Amino acid sequence: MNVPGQAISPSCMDCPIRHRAVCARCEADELAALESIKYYRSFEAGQTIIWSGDKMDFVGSVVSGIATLTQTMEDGRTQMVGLLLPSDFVGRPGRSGAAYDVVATTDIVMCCFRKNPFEKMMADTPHIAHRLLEMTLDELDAAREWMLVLGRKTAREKIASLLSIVARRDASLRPTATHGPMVFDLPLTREAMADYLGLTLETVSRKMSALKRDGVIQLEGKRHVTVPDMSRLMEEAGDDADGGVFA
Amino acid sequence: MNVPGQAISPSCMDCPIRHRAVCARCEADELAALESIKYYRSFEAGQTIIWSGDKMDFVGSVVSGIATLTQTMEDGRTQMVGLLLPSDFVGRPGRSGAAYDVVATTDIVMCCFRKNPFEKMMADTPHIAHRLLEMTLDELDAAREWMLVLGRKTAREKIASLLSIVARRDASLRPTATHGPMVFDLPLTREAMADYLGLTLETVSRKMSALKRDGVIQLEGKRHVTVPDMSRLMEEAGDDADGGVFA
DNA sequence: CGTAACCTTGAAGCCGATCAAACGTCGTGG
DNA sequence: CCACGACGTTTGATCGGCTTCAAGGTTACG
Repeated sequence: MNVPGQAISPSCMDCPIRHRAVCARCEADELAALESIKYYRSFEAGQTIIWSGDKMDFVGSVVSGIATLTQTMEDGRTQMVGLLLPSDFVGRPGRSGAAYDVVATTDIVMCCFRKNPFEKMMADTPHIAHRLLEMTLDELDAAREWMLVLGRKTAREKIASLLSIVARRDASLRPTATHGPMVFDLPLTREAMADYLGLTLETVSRKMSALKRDGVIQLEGKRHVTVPDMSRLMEEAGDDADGGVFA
Repeated sequence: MNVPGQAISPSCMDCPIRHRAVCARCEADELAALESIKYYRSFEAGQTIIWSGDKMDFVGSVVSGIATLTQTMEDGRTQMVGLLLPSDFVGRPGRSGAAYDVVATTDIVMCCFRKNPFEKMMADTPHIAHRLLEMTLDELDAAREWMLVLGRKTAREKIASLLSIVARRDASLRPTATHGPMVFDLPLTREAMADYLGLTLETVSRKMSALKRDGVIQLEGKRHVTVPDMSRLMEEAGDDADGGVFA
């Protein structure tokens, strides 16, 4: 029974996000239980995965690809409030309605669980609940860092902040040396960048050009970015160049 | 042994935040265990409770009073990233360093737990972990709503958004009829409002005057606010006047 | 009464938004 | 093959909202 848009489930043990997703802390038997209630869904770039206000009957993890979380005002102004990368969790246990639009920006594969069985399992499986708490606290920190970007940074600093976040997260996914020039692909259009940064797409374009002109970044095509000096980029972002102090 | 700045612990059963704080789901025996590791601390208005980067040896709940969570850039720009009201939780289990400054804006009483015993208890007490997850998810939603305010709203809309949030939260604390004019005290200076909204204090002042001139709010002194028509205020905030759709 | 903290108001300037036009790339169909 | 249009992007010109700088007002408290 292979419905279009769904795929046969590979084993959790081979899952690329096994050690980072909501199931990261699970033992073999717990994984087996999860495996029995999971299913995969694929979405194409541009597809809306969840509409704000709709009833949500599943929760799940991004396996591969990228999605965005956005809010829209009645007059059409939109603000991105989250960027969903592989291993990130979608949906809120305990609430039936979706609060935001979730849109695939690339082709994407999600590992889904029907909401009720998942909630039941969460109640019995502290490993899942704890991991979800940990991930939610991380997301809260990320959201708060973003509030500083939105509220207090200039357009140039906003762009530099976005680039440095994407660069760092990209580096954390692939096993690369941490210094030397960083190279990555921007997964976002200029418009999506603008929605993330609280700017217009024209301003994003102008500031990207300015950063290129000033040698902070190099561009190949519209999306392929090279950062010759990461600490320079972090300075431009208004962050301490020596990384935040966390423990 | 009554150290200045600490008070004798009243019973959890009489606690004003008993049903909303991190302990809300606890049974009598769990409360008793919590009671044995808790202690109260008081802070005066203006005092910094926790410095960003410092080691945090406790977590806790706001019992009464108001505090703010702020981030500061090297050049002094600051952004408030959270407003802590009675029952709100401070501190992150699993992390030793504080990520933000926590400052008392009014005199405040906190119910504190030393971090290690609390973490141990959390591991054994699903009621606590679940409630904390629930509260963290709520905070994440609030942070994301605030990202829309910071990124896409005009100064006037920002002020109206802040006023409507304070008004609604105030209403939820006292058992008042939900319509008719709303009256409340702003717990924030113009500067604190500016830090919350990503504005300057001058702009806050001007827009407050404008909302008053236009009859959206009435002011008695600088802090005492009357909202004759709540739905009018919500329109000014750019929100749907009929309340968000949640379930 | 005097001072300090907080707030209001005014004038000028700048940053980012808005409006507008043109460019490059890609896929489609004549 | 090339014309065409759709889409994403770049760049220019102008406008306006918010910040900045500055001065004066209000309130509380010694």
